[in-house]
Amino acid sequence: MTDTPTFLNDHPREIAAPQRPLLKGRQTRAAILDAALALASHMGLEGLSIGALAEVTQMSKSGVFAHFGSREELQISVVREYHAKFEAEIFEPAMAAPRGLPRLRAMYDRWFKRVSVEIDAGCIYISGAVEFDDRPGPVRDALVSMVQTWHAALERAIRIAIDEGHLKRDTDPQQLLFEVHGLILALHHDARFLRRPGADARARAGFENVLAHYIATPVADAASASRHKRGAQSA
Amino acid sequence: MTDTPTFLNDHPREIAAPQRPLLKGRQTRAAILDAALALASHMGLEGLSIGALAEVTQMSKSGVFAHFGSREELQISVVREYHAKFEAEIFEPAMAAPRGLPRLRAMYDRWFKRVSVEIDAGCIYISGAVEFDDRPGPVRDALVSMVQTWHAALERAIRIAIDEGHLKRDTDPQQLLFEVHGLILALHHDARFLRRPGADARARAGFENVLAHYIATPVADAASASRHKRGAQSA
DNA sequence: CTCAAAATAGCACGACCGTTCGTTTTATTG
DNA sequence: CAATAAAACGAACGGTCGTGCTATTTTGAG
Repeated sequence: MTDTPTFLNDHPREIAAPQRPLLKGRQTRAAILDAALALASHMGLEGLSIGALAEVTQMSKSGVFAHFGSREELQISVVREYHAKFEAEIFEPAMAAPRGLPRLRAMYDRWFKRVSVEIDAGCIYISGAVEFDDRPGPVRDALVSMVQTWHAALERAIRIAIDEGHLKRDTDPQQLLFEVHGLILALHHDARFLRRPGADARARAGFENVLAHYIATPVADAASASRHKRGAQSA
Repeated sequence: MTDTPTFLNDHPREIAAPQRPLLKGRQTRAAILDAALALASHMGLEGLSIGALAEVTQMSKSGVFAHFGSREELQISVVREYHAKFEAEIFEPAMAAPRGLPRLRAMYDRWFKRVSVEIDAGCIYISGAVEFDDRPGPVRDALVSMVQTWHAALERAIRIAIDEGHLKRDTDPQQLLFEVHGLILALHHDARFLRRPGADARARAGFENVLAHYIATPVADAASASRHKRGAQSA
């Protein structure tokens, strides 16, 4: 399946460097997308309108429209753009952390910061999930696909942490993922909606509490780790 | 503050039984609100339109409109209606359970069922939180107030469980609440958006895992319980 | 049955929406 | 520079939205 450990089932990005025809269109398109991303973070993907986008970018409605061909295509492009940023700012740096628990921690940490620090820009994955949970179509499909990709990456990290002996051998990766994801959602809710202070501290503490349930005890840790070193995937 | 253990800082409901003038208006208004609730569960509060509502209820737009005076008032009424249902179907029955952990379990259980079983009707508290986290105004205020009321009820239940000796004495109620709320949000996300099977089982298991962190050990339980029985709020 | 009040319908308005089309400006190439 | 293609504009269309009026119907009390 995945020969390269790439994050995304890569959507067709421009092949490497778009050589010569770096027409000006590309860069205004990028500028529009930037503004669209900011706008969608506040108003949601459904609240994104071409007219408002034209105002922000100082362009005509039809000028903006021409770059995407339809509102739906614009929404999908925004989702893709968000995904690319998410990949570059959260997934890739976290992959630099050592395999196992440290990497999982790094992923959570960056994810957490993304949702909490950027108080003025809601996570499009989260808002999109609520907006499109009942709205079939290509936008929903794109959203689901990207969220699933991120979840798959997290699950992979969890499995590695189990293999490394950092987490109990009987850990259910999907269960752990579910609980951790819940913490992020609660953080988003409390910080952005309720504006309750201290939500980030609770999200941090919650992560440790969840982990405490799945983490291998020092003794068991050492045991399973040495077992692992000797190559003991045989129970 | 709260002399009666009422759930809500009760919004002005019709005083007891609306005696004689049970004009027909009230009941059509209720019918409209019913349809609006269903519609908002699918399209969100922002997706709720008077035109669509008129079609569903077989009325004219202006006929529907007249009952609320503005779209915003309609949205607020929907929020209130949802709250009333939430109160009657989740909070009140759960209050019948014995004080302490059983009652907390009952609250979570009914809450959980509300979000999971009704796969075809998203929770307005959750969707509303995302839709209005960046949109100041009376609708947001109403939503925040009702969610906070429910959270306060949960926190009260947690504190009682601590007092009863069911939970560790050093339990942070807000932290526990945060983690439990996260499970519900993750359930909503996985079941409704990702449509991933088994989400309800994970929400159940997650609750037990969270609780395991705060639950008093059998021995400490008995000790603190007896301490409590002898009237030991003094350390 | 009468009659006032309440409830609903009908119609039009201005605003914004996404989209189309023809034109004009701008950028890129030979 | 001229020629050509890309990009941006401007106006308009059909549609839906919330909302304000004025009629008309329905309701319930005397």
